Amino acid sequence: MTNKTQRSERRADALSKDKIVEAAIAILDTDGEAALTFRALAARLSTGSGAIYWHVADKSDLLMAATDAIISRVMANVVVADGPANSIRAIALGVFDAIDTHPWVGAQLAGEPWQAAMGQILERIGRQLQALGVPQHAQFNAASSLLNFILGVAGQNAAAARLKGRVTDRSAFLASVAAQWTQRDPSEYPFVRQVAAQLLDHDDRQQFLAGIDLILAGIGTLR
Amino acid sequence: MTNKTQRSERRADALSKDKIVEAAIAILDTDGEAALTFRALAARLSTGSGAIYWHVADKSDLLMAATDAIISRVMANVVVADGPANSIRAIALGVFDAIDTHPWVGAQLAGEPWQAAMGQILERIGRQLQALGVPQHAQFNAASSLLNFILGVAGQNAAAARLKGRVTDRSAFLASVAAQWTQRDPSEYPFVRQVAAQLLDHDDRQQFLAGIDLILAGIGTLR
DNA sequence: ACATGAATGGAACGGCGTTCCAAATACACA
DNA sequence: TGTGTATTTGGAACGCCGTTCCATTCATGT
Repeated sequence: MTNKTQRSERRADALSKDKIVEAAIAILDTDGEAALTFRALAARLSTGSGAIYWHVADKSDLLMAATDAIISRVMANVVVADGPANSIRAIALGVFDAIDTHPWVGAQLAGEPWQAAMGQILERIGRQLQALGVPQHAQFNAASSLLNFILGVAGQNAAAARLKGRVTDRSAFLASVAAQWTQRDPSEYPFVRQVAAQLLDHDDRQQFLAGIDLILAGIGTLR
Repeated sequence: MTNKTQRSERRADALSKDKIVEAAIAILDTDGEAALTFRALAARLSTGSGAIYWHVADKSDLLMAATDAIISRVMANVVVADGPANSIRAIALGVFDAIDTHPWVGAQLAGEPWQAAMGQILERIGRQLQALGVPQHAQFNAASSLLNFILGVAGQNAAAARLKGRVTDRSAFLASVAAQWTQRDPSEYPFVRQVAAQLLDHDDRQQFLAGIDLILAGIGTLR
């Protein structure tokens, strides 16, 4: 009996959704979000765009599959131990580091709803919240708060990465940002000016973790 | 003395960045993000695309100006009173409602870094954190946590709005989302399945406020 | 051997953001 | 008031995109 799963290969390098997704990830990682076009993909796979569409519904489908693949790997490697709170920190940092390595993942997570990748993150976070003893009625809210914070950071990091390369002098760039923010009237932006001074030597990853801790502290008050 | 600001009008309906932004907002609100093209904009303004580029650097510049205009109006109307915590709730809800009314603002906030609109939100939140007595060294982290949470929700709401219209039956859609999330193996997604049941009759706005309260509670532990 | 349907690859389509440029208009000054 | 210069306009043109279409190739069951 020959079922569909064990069909012999059409060619040695036959096309498949997995191969296409793998190639897409390579392009995205190497040359950035804008470089992923069906033409570039077809060239890399030595085929035509029509053949790709046989395996993939459209570009959004492709990007969601690529994002899901990355998040799956991250979730498989995250070590959950040392108590639920630290497990949540580990999960969140896993996502953060993945976004740092693959900025396009951040853009995709932040801009596409109800993705498979989101389901994975939500599940992992939710289980740790249960282990943390969060009352059932508050679990959904707590999980979605953590998730939305992560998605917010994801979008900003992806956007910031899009700017890198175009910007050579970091401090000059940050100064121009501050200038733009206080453009209307510097005296109207005391807090932004205070923060702008800290912007130069702040660590995105550490600030991300501080945010997670803040939400965890809030969750701690629920009991 | 004739300076640049008081030049006589070229025509009664002369082009200006403000007029262009206003027209862009009208298109975005009426027909959605995808409908904003320079051709559509030129048609609405009875001009050519080249003329628009005289006043606006590119599409990103236009979208940032439109977003800034909406956020400025929101911030002008937000009533700050009843204590710093409630003021933060009011600011956050103001942004949430703006995103609900103009989903494209959500996409723009979530996907573009260092926008003028972000500076405005950050300033307003930061001042209330100072009023709340948050230690100075923690103010930046607290403000960025609130902001990133808001941006995360913004991105998801914008993405969800993009799906509306295409989706007629809400409950059938949510069921298919849950099915997709648990696709790998339903038994591996106990939390997601539990949450999926609550998805049908949950209120996005209320959940957003719960998230803000959670972070505020966490900030409360800093003192 | 042959019919069938899966899979391929490349041409073609319509639309996008952006650039270019000749024409039209407003302004400074003689 | 007339004229030269700078600003502003509007539409054609460019290159690239996602997607569709379709003739062709190939593995397979009968």
